[in-house]
Amino acid sequence: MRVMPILEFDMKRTFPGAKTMHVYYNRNIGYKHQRSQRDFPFKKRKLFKCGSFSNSDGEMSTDGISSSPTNDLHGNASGSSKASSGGCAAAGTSVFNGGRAFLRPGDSHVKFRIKSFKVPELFVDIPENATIGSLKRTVMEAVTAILGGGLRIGVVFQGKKVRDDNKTLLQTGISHDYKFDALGFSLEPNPVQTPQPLGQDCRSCVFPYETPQPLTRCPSPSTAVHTGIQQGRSDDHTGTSLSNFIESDHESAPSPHYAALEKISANSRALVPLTAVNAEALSAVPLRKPKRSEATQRRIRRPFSVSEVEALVQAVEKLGTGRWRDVKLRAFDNAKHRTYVDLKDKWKTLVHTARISPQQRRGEPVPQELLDRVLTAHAYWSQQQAKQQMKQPSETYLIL
DNA sequence: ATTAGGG
DNA sequence: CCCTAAT
Repeated sequence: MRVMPILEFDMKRTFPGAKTMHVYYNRNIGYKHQRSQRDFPFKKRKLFKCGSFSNSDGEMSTDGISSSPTNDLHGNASGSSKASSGGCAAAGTSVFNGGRAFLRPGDSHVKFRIKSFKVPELFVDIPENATIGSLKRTVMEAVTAILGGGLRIGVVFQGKKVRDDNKTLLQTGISHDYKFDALGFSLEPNPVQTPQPLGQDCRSCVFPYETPQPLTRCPSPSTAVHTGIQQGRSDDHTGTSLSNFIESDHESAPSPHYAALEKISANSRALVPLTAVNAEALSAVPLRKPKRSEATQRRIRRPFSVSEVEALVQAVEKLGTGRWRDVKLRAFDNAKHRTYVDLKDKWKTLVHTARISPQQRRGEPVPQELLDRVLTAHAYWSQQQAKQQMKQPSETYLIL
């Protein structure tokens, strides 16, 4: 059997309370440019691109499966059983450590011995004076950033991902005599990008890591706690408002093509993604004024969920369209990735969405009821704002 | 740091 | 989402 290098992958403390980190999987390459991620109302962080995957689906695949034509190792079904514990293995252990794959004459079993998982390219930019320990942490965090949101195992056979979990190995073609080269396992970031309306940090939420399809919403309504607080009604636009309604930013992201991490050492210098460096190096004449020569990564796209829209509408109905800071605090205080600018922008698009025909709308359909409230609130606050404009000129003249 | 709008 | 001028 082939001897493949074993990837030492410490998943032990990977998930639990991972340091605040941001991963930016770049799926929307269609955007004009990238920009650094900012936790606006909070602190800005310098980030650097640190990873890309060879797979367009943004996942890592194994590359060290070995098989054996021999008939030994029978009865030892350590393969899959060990696998499950592999994810929690201690540092320095390979994810899987099963037995060799082989055919058992009598019962047609297929054994796997996954010796390694291929890791995606991880570009790490770290100052020379950084310590090895820092380097280690950086790499660790890079990996954490990618899989920190939980991971799943994907099966790739003959170059194609095998989606159907109910299909048998035989049906799939993974029988006793398949070419092991055609089989691969992949570590896939858990697709939990649509947080539920919880007030607490999602890292504390219990997400079903075995979520089958990305389409699956975060179930577990039992844990959902909507804290409703009564607010004094100032106008006809009111009702109760939810405090800490939206979830906080959790590190997982949709498309694991790039992972941006905040640098660790305080003495780190300018962070420049290798891609940018290379691009400029190959360029005969360095770009004049790169609009973004820095290692700025455009924030990943995070479509607002219906519950988020609900919270936004709720807040705007009460606070109006000119106090995004407050809207943020009221309904998105825990959603670190939603800045007040984002909320303002979202409201803008909501108003637009509400005006166009349902057929022209895209993305997850927003309940018409909400869109109606958007228009109503927009109309109300628009004239409300107009009234305020009528009384301001006085002060303007004082200045003149 | 926020607001407000255009890109 | 990003970029910015103006507060």
